Amino acid sequence: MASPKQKFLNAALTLFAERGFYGVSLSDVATELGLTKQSVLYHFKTKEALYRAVLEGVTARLDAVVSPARPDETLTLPLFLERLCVAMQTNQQDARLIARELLDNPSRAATSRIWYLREFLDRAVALTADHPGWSDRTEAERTVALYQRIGAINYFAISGPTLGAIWGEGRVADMQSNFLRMLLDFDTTPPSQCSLR
Amino acid sequence: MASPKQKFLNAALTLFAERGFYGVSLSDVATELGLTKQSVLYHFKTKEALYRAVLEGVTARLDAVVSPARPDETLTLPLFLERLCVAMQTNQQDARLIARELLDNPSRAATSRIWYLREFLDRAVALTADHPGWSDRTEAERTVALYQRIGAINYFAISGPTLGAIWGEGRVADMQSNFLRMLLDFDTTPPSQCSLR
DNA sequence: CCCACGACTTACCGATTGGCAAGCCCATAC
DNA sequence: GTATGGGCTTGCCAATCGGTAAGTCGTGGG
Repeated sequence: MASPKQKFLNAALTLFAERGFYGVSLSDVATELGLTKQSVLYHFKTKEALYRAVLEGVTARLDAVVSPARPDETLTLPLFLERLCVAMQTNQQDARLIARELLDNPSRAATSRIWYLREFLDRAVALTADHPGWSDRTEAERTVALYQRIGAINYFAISGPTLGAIWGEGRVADMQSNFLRMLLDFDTTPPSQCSLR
Repeated sequence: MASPKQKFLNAALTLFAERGFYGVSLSDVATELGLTKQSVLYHFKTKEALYRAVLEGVTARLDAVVSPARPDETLTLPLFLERLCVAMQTNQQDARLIARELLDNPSRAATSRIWYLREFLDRAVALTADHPGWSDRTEAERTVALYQRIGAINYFAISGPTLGAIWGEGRVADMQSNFLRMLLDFDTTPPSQCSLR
């Protein structure tokens, strides 16, 4: 089913998400498939090229989150947040790789053409302007309010395994469903007046 | 002023936070100080030992956040969140290293003796029980509500540089102050009823 | 004067890294 | 049959990795 090249991409995604770019060697990727290091270099000219190709896959899935499923569908802020939350939970490898990219290459993550983070955030910010109850806020306030939600979503995916080790997998699963419900609910409340207590 | 050993710890913290454990070589640390690789191994037996020593420094600073400044001081949830937010903003290297540790070694981050994340979280969860308006919630709900705040704080520190590259440093500085005010304000509101819209 | 010691360097080691060159195997096309 | 080409391997390379062993240099104490 999966093309030979895709097999390498899948294995590389798992490894890069777990150990990061420098923590993974070409042999690691090949060994995962029972092959030798050079089989990787046959499909991808360099290690960098492999990593970029993995990133493109993540970007494509991220794009699907912000793009309307059907042409007549209007994407709202709650819908966007719900989709993002589900996407990051079902595909935690993506979330972890995004976090790593933000840590390893902040400037590249911001500007790279294959990594449309800027466009992604711009579209999300634009959604906040149309959200009832938020429209009377400044763009800075709406942006921060949005970012609190996105940050909470992603960070939860990042630290999920650690929380599992602390509290047990069962409790983390409970927390995750609770988390989704509370996030969607607290999304509908407008950003607060910003009074310092 | 700084002891020879401390110089290495400072340089290593900066590098590990920027590029991660595997992205930093012993030569990198030494070169940062204009010395040779073996000078690092003189002070720290192995690379692992150096990394652990750096982690201990982070842990000590994190401990200061949750420990009362004066013996008669009572730590409340808003106070805790404010301190954490300030600590993660003033010492972003710590925040980045914590995020990396969560990604690289989830189980170690949860259980390691030098890395009191479990105790840290337990103490924070305990604070939520005493917070007015939150006490009638279940522990799971309070934990999730707490985690939304902590996650937003940390993720903001993680992606700060990227946001700086996208929006400019000035706007990010504005966002950070906005962020702190909004976080503290929305902290005083109780976790919501968890209705799915 | 010499000894001791902390701080650091030079020399070296085996293992591993990313990457190049060439060849092998096997299915399909002609 | 033979040719083609995709997928993969063996063999090799310089560079770098973390780490060991031995030596150097300066400083302060007796």
